Amino acid sequence: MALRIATWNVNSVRTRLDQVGAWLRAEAPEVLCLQETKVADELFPHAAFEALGYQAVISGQKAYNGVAILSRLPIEDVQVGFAALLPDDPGAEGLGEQKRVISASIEGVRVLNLYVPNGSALTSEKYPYKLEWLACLGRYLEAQEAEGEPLAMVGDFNIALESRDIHDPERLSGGIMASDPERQALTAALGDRLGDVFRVFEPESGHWSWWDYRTGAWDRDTGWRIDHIYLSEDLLACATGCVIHKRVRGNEQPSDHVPVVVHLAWPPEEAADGDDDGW
DNA sequence: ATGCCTCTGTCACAGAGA
Repeated sequence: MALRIATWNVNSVRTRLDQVGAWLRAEAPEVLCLQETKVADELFPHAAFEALGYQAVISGQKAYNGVAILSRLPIEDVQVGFAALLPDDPGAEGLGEQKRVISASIEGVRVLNLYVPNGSALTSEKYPYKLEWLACLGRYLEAQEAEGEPLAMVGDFNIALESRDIHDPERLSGGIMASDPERQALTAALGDRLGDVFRVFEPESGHWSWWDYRTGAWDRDTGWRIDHIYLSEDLLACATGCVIHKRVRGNEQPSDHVPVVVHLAWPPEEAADGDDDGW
């Protein structure tokens, strides 16, 4: 069986509804995680996705942020925010005001969809917020690991972890989305639990998931790779590919991000040693 | 380069994004 999990920061799900629909019809992944839906829950366009065979679970707010998981397969155990797994955490509750985290179990995989704060600038008060958020993510992942479920953590991370993830590392390293503190915070949160599946298949630079609207970045192909898919070891072993759907950035009125899709051979083949209780 | 473009909310811009 194939399980394809996609992530896409759509920069408004309502403005991009036709494009997302067209992409789902063409690609038909089992799961699509959206970020920056920018819509209150009561206005989310459920019907358009249901018509394409997708159920949506959502955590949105007016105008800003917002995440959703769309799935053709049954969705179980939906959690919103970090607080569900961190009931006594000093930071988790307050960080939940911005709708950036949703998770659910699909086909025995814990799918965690994140919209990591951008931070704006190193001098902004939003930058320490980003670092606090990443520290809380680390505590969340520690708690999630104790659950023992295979984990696929996807989303817009707003961080390029390495030089090869930026078109001009000499100029951009050290700035927002490429500073040492945020890179270290994400690396610490990952621990040895999770691996960036795109890098299993592609070691080279020049592969981007986001092109700035403002700088003519698409025309010059001056992008960043900030949309990531991190898998636990059991899922990494089942990954057969990871693809960035670059062409979508050339659409009319595009999002500034494009979809990233991981292909998994999942569930793994039953061991042929007679533990099949179906017989 | 304090910009560039795009989106939301609300109705001429302000604020946010990355």
